[in-house]
Amino acid sequence: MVKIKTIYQRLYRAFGPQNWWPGKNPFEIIIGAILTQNTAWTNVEKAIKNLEKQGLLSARGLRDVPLKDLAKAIRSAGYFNQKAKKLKAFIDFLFVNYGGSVKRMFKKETALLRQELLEIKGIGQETADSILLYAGNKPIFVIDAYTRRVLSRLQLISEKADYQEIQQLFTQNLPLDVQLFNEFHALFVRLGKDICKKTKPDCGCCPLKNCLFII
DNA sequence: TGCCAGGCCGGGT
DNA sequence: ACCCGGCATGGC
Repeated sequence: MVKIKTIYQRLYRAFGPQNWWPGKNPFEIIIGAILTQNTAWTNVEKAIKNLEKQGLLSARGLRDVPLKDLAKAIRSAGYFNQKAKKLKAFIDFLFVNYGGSVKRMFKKETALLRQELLEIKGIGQETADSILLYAGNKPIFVIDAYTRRVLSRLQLISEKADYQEIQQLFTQNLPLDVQLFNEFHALFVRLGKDICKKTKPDCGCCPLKNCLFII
């Protein structure tokens, strides 16, 4: 049985620091977290640059821009109609509850804030946790498809383990360290890019594709 | 060229 | 409680 901490150490040794989140301030990180849902980060970067160029990369900017214009501005991020609504939903939430201030938002007790975020249409568990960890610097572990795939391949979880269950595997076996959680999740994503999507551990392609032999 | 990317929602069984 | 289709651009 591989220990969680060991996985981290080996990933870190193999890939080094990943320098997440590639956003300047917490607000921008939140926007990125929503835009990157099921989308390549390179496409999101273009959308964020566009928002910045148009002076929309702020709470008031996003609040005041018409939905259609917003959708056009984030076109490159894909699902732009949906995501425009999601951004609006978050911004509404931010103004209604925290006067448009991310700083004020993160003063809320973390577990309660997580629940509030999950009530926003378009923010699910992974996005909420990404916001808490990468924008809010809260020790919340983010679970994504890559993490699932890797753990499942290592037979540390069943293929149909739910989000909470997987999350607990980390929070119960690691110190609640923001920097550790930050780096660990980023390393899973880094590894995930290299491994195949087959779920059988004996698919035979992994050693050739620079995947789990690292662990 | 088709497949997939740092998901989530809503409707159907 | 699961399962599935829809959402969409850009890169390899």
